[in-house]
Amino acid sequence: MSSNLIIVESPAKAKTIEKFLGKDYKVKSSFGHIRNLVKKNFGIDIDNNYKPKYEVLADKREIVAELRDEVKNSTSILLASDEDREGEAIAWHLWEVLKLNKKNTKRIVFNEITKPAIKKAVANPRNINLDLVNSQQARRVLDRLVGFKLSAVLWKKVKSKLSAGRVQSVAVKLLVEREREIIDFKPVSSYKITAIFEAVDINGDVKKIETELSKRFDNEQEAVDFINKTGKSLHTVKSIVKKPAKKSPSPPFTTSSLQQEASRKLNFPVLKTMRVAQKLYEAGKITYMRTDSVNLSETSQKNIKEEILKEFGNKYYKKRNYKTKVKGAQEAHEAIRPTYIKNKSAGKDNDERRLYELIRNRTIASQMSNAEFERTVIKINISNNELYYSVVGEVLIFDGFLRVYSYAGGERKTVFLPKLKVGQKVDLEQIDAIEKFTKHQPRYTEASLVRKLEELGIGRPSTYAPTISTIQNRGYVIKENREGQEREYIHIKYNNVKIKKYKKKEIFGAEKSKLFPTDVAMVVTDFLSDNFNNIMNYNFTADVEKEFDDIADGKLVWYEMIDKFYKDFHTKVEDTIKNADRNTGERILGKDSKTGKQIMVRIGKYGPIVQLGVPEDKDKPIFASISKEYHIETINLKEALGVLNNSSNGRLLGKDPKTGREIYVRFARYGAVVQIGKAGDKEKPKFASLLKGMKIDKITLEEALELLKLPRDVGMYESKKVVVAIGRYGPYIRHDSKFTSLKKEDNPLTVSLERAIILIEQKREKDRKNIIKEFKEDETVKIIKDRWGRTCIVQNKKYYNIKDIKNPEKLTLKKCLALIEKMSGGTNNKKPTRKKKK
DNA sequence: CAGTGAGCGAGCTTCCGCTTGACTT
Repeated sequence: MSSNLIIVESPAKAKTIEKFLGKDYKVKSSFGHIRNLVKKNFGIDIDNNYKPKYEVLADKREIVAELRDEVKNSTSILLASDEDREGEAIAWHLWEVLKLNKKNTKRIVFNEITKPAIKKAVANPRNINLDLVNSQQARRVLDRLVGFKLSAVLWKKVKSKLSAGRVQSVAVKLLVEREREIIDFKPVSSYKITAIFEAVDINGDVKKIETELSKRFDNEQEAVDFINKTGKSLHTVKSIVKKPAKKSPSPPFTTSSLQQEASRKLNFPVLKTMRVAQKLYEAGKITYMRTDSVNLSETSQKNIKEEILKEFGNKYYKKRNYKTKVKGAQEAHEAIRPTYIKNKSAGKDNDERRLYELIRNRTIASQMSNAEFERTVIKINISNNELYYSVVGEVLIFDGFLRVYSYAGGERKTVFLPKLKVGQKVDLEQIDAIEKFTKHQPRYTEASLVRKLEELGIGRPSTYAPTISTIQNRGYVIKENREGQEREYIHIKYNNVKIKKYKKKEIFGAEKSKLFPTDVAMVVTDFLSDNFNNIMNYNFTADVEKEFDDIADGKLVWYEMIDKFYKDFHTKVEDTIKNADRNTGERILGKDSKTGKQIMVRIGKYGPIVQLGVPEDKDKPIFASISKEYHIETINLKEALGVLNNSSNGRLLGKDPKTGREIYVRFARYGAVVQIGKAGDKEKPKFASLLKGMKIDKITLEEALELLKLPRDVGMYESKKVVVAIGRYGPYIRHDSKFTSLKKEDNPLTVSLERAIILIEQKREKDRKNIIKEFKEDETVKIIKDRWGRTCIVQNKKYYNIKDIKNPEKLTLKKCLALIEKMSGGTNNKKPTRKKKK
């Protein structure tokens, strides 16, 4: 009989540990936090030393009940949540909720999941550290107060349903500040001078070298003057300097650096990286993927060493210990590494295999020797000018860690230079002066924003990906591509005889999967910065973290720290609600020359709008949504007029030849639509979303008419209608009340019945493969593999997960119905009960 | 999914961190 209970945070961890400890120990998981602050009144009794009021999370009730049973059957309980602030708090919440007592309950910690480490932890139990728990409570209470109070201010002063918080508001501010820098950026051009020389090397062979001048010129005239002055000058080798250079590997992965590299090398968004890593973790292939530690355990370092020696030899090995430089790191885990470094490949699909390989290579590289280069700089003298040309050659002498891992910036180019002598004459063959423009700072990607937040010590590994999602879901940020623009630049060529000038074109400023702040983000950031500058300060988190540390060290009482913060904060909140103007980013652009009415832009109830006229006008004002191509801050009167003409009632495309009703195209709440008729018409207007790539100001009447034909009957199949339409998730086929998505290459306006049937059959084939068992007696019940590969019973479109059942193909109908009965009861209880209101 | 936008007001929204399910067209 097992009589010892160990509770950890993660079920995957529980499984591993149970194997190490034998049958006297049962290892269970709490699945993270089990309690949270209630929502009512902030869940905090502000007048009573900020006493928190907790409730068991709705989806943890079952787990808590289960743990309660286990506790009853155990003689000793070991709380083994992570060794950090949050982990200590989880242990304490378990203690409180499970009504544990000092007699049989201890706290243990380990940061390596190996048999000796766990045995050692079990042998050295301690008590819960209440100071550490209190520092977590302070963190939690502060975040709740800041988050809920600030959000409520925004609802009143900007727009309903907005949100603000210690982490997200700063993340948005980073994007807004960068965007403004970019908007204000004025590219400056200069002239880069390059020259090609012919030189006789020490073997007597003639070689070419491409060099660059030590200075760029501010304008075309200076560049031309320089060429005129030095085109016929004597050029000689001024110096040749050789220097060894080296490059060290990067530390093994943390959550943040894994997200960077998966984004850069595999093109994964951060959420995908975490999802794929989670799969590898659950399968036991990698260590925990939410960590800020770059530490490798002794054991794993030993294994990595063996692997390197075996695969590459002694020359490639170098023992390295890494230290985190990140502010506020808590290091409850190891770095992310393969559990068994010997496994060269792991994972069930391509994404998992690629991510595993990336993790493995990075881990191995982190214990390998430096890459070594030889760098040579040759400088060329100009007889009648103090400027000089130079060229850098680089040759890889020893690849070291580069054998398995290329570092940021991609492959280093090998440049060989001819062997020359100092003082020798070289012959000028060609000079090019090319106009170059300065570039603005890059926009953030998901991954680079995470890196910046980590650098500032804001947010935690478990929240980086969710934070990036939140700011997108709240409408503060959109991730998108932007096409580049064309511009002209000047290229002056001198071929040792005469100068020629060319005008050339280049594309610049193209963006791929970048984060763009919306108008709402700009208005909210300004509002919060004006009124709550301390919280918007990039150092706010780092400063409060210092105080949390003091609480953990027993040097500060947590509610006194909160009180000191809250007194000022609360006053400021009240003051802002009372005195601050509504901030909707309102900007008056000018007057409409036709009607004489005022035109302005601002944030409306549903997003940015242009407004013609003010409410006091007799005639109602006209409103028009602003598309993402324009910004409230930069749109001008002419563009606003364009938006008004294109919207409100929409841009009139023409009349429907069939019905004679007018057809408009405009922006609606969820994107661009074409519309037949108006709201006031007797006949109701009909709408159709625009296809991807269609632009409101480009679409023609013909295209609009085509769109309005959707949903489109394409014919009959098996005596049932086949209908094509565009839905929330893109174009689809509906047949026999089943949905099939169209492929990228299919056009819903033209797709044929034949093609539709092929797609329907493909879908059926795929579904058929997933059917495990059907019942003749009752065709509504099936056992299938669902979209995510889990075994389920399905009845009336409801799915009942039975992944824990072995041999599902042997289930009888009776048994299935019993399972459905049981589970529908279970799932209904799980859902949080909602108050019904009339 | 839906075709709004003033202002009024009811009733809603919202935070950060720790975990994994559940999930639909």
